[in-house]
Amino acid sequence: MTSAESHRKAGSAMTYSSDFLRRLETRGFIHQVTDAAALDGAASQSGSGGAITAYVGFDCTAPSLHIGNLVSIMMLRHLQQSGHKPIVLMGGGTTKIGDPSGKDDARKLLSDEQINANMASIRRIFERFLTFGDGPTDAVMVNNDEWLSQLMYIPFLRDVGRHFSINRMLSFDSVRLRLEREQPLSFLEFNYMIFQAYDYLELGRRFGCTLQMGGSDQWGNIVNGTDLIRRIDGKEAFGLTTPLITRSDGAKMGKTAQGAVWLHEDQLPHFDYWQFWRNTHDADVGKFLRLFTDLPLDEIARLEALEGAEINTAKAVLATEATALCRGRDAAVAAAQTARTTFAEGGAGEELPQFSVSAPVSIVDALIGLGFAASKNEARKLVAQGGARIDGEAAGSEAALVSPGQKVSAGKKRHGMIVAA
RNA sequence: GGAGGGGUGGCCGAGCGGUCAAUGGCAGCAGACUGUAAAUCUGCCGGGUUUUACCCUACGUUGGUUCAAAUCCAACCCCCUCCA
Repeated sequence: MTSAESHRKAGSAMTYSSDFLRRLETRGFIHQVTDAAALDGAASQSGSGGAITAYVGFDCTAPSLHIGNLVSIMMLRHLQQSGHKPIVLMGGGTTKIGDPSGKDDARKLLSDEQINANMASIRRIFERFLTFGDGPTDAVMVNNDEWLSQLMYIPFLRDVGRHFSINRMLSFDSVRLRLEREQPLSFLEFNYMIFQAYDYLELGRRFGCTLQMGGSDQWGNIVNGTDLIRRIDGKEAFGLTTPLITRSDGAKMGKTAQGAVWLHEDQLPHFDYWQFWRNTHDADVGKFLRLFTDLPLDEIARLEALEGAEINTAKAVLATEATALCRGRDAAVAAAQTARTTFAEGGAGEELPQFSVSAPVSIVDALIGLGFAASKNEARKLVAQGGARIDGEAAGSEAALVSPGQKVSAGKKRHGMIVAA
């Protein structure tokens, strides 16, 4: 019996010879690896025939991914840049079933059209980070609905189910923690690890995929896949997980007041995306530069060493580089320029949100129009507390009027322009 | 099926007939200090308006008692614990 523990290897304890693993290691991507030495050996034989194929699975319940997915995406990017082949697996099959792991609200089932639309939308994000195509190291995107929806219950149980022991399934964190806390766990959820293991087996057969990567919470599922492949096909497959990326203050990264930090520009403007990175805590700058940019390590070391107000330079670089990867260089440069004129010079950059009016409106309406306040009450409070500014001056009264051409600010970070309709 | 406990604002969690839009903590927003950082201090933190005030909506759901209910009663729904 292979327990999860026996696979664990302290990644930092070994020096990798493959470009791929060395990259991941030095940039802080590796948490756990199954049989690190063997994987390193396989990854070392890059070039035609020797390249490895690896995959990461993504949910497709929404038309966009968020910052929380970015670590995995960057891993696929490094994989490809190291001469290997990335597979992006969309969870179309599992989305169809409806993942019950969320809380009590029964998750609404998505139609095939919605799932396909989400996949198409998500694909555009990946195209920024990966090169898709038919070549040996080109990325491919597949949907696990292709095989999961074709499964026959009895044959599946006989072929795959027999390799899973309940005893062992119960020992996995995902299950054990639920049971210990006496939280309900449906049979459907209980089956999840089997489906995911089967995904891996299927990708191994179809694409010769021998590595699955994912977040640290995926360790159990990944190991199940490697075991299943060994048992059924008698082949060796690997797993690699990333650490949970937290901010220095312990908070899970990626949440803002408005919600998730989306990668797709339809859900979060370029400027706001740039600002998210610009507002990184001092203590996280180096870590984020390594994880979320392509900058060389010596350059990062130099930036990370900056202290006091100087580190703001590093934050601007982080913001621009991270934005360039996800949104394109032009968008990143424009956002950086807007930030400079807005914050450093007190002016108004072109990327700021705009609110069109045909006649002067009250500061309260302007704040709501720009999305800085959710209600008139909130806008009034902003004015009363001195957080609302017109062209940099406190609004003073909620009756104050603003006209096209003026800049309206809420607090120190949110700025917008009033424009003529 | 039986016995008991519980469902309160984004989350946690008090309140248990009027003084409750509801203590406190977390999260969030704003101000001060700064570096568009952290920490700290201060204020705000359901919605609306003609804003020292008033109105509306809210304490699982639906009814009821009462001048007055988050608070009492009834039924129902859901969750938890123990017993079968």
